[in-house]
Amino acid sequence: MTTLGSPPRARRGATEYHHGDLRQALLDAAQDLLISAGIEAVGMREIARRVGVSHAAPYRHYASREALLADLAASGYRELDRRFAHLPTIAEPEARFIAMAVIYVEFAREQPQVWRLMFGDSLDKSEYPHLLQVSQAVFGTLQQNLLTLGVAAPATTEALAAWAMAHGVARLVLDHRLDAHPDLAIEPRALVEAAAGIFLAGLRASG
Amino acid sequence: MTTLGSPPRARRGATEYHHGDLRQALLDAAQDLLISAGIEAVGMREIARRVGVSHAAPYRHYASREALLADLAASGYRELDRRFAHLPTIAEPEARFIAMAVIYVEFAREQPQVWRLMFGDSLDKSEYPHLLQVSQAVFGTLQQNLLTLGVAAPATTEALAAWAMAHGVARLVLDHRLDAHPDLAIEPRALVEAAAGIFLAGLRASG
DNA sequence: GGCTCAATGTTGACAGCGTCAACATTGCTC
DNA sequence: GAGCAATGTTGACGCTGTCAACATTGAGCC
Repeated sequence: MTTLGSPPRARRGATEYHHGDLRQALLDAAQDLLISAGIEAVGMREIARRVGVSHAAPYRHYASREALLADLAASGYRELDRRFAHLPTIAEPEARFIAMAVIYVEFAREQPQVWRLMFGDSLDKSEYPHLLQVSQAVFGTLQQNLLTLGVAAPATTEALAAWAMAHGVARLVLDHRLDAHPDLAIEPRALVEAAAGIFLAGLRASG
Repeated sequence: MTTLGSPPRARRGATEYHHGDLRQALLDAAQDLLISAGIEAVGMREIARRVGVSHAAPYRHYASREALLADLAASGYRELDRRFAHLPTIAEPEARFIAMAVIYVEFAREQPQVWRLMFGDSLDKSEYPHLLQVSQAVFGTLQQNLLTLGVAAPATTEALAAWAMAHGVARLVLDHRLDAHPDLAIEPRALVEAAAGIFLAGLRASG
């Protein structure tokens, strides 16, 4: 029976008993669950069930449910970073700034549950320093982008304000606050661009 | 023993068996718990325990834990409205706008857990229409405030952008993103004011 | 005043969860 | 091949939200 194939466990060193690469399998299952059913649905027992392993097996790889969620969030940050990667190819600074805001909000729209995990309060980020580190890398990219606009030197305040704006827009979109105003149908993308535009104009005027 | 006083139950119609005003007592206990220990700590059984009542008693007044949380959130919205109430006494439109943003963020700082409940994703707001209604009232105040600045007519986009900014600042503050930049110590209040200032300048320049 | 009924509170159960300890099985190293 | 560390399983504990069955009470009606 087990000599040929052994379908669900095709990794190196896989046995009936030992999975081979359980950690990654757990992470994959968790991500599926997160995307399809939300943060609350991501439970240790359910993940184990999906991978076809006993309910306590995940604890050999993750100390707690939160630790697993932290890993999921980290992979979300990496994905966001990836999307920012091509920004430098945009020559015009203002266009680049707006593009960054758009990417941020589009990411939130496409992966709402991942985004919620990354920036919501389901996760106590202070417990996972490497999360803070990755998120600060994202902020670094933003700040660097802002510097090319030629505004005031440290620009930390401005960068934070810019982040706040993009962040806020994403939240409004995810909370369906835009749907609540059918009088003037507002597309998320249009809102980001408008907000970023106002912000840029404000920077030039007051900076 | 029960003839005089009966300490914890001093409301109208209080008995050993019947509480008298359990609903309010539950709400009070829940609020205490929310403020002191966060959303996750607000549980039906724990609240019942604190009020000194059996674990299933709350279900006579709230259909579910979420329904109780929704009531808590609603009282948060009312409190925020209350803080906005004195805004009209500020004559200067721009000062009034900035004051509004400051109030918003200060509320988030003083009542972080309540704010998280109101604007986080612990609660599925679409299930509780009266919550959406109250939050739209808050937005209405913002929009009206913006109109006195004399910008473009519908102003819905601008109002949403303004909300996004204040909202985003509040989130950054609550997530301790400001603490992560000790190089330039940024006070939350200063950040709101700066952000609101940039926004206003942008409105004037581009509107 | 006593009867009835709805409102309110209690008890006990159920399934689910995260987590841990004790035990079983396997792969790696000397 | 023996021994050890890594990995997976089993079974338990206490906690949770929720429901059904039952007890107690207050209010309205005769």
